[in-house]
Amino acid sequence: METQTTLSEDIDQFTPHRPADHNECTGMILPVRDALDILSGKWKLPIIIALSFGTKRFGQIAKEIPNITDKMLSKELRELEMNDLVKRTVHDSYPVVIDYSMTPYGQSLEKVINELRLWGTQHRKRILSKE
Amino acid sequence: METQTTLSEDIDQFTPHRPADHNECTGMILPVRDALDILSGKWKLPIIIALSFGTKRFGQIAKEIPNITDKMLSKELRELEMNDLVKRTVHDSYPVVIDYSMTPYGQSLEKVINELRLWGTQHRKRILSKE
DNA sequence: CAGAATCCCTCAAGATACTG
DNA sequence: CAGTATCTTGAGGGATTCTG
Repeated sequence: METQTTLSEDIDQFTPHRPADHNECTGMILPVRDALDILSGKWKLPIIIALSFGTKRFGQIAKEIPNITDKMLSKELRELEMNDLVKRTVHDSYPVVIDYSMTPYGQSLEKVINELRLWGTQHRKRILSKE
Repeated sequence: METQTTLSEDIDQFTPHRPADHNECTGMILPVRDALDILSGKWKLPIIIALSFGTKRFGQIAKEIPNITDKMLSKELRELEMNDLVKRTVHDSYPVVIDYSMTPYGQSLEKVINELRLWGTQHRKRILSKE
């Protein structure tokens, strides 16, 4: 390295600009965002977790998730059903009984949720110990 | 269980109401939400992924993330720095050079992101094959 | 280059009330 | 019980301009 000529050269050696990064980046970002779209929002995770403990009815889910409104629960359940994560079953009885359960596909989220929980638990400890 | 008396009893046998569920639920939900709060939003993941490929400067991150504005990049970097996921370094040179890198703590997100990516990739295939 | 400041707007989500 | 139908708000995010 002789004398410093331009800034960019100097910097580039420190943070080389690899065009490959951009491709790898976008290749990772899209699926991660897909996954996050499914899980994000205020209520989807609570609902998924509640149903991971077993089949439940509308009112029962509502009871287990503090502060959720009927509207939100209804809307989120519909979206989860559309994504094939949750199954809505209408039992042919009188009166009609409706319940919700996780589909096998929904259960495939288990590992993801578990990693989130593990990291979140660590993070929580870290935050609380600092303040 | 003799004859069917009330609906709720019948249903309860099918979907027993275990108060324990509620406790286990909230115990899981809080950390998962903590983790999601860190990762959600439109730009945090792209930034984290970009930096996971190495130390980068502001302008370079901006180039690798399509459509992000300076304001958003600046704001998100600040939040990530506050959460100790990203380190901002001011190099004492002339002109001053600033770069961003992942902290060890930020790198601890790797497993979480990888699970999200794996699931998201599967999900993407599934969606595309259906429509 | 690396942001800060300002203005604006959309949309997720809450409150409330109603229904088969 | 299992939802719908409206109305309203607040925060996330965009566009643009300015600066050390």
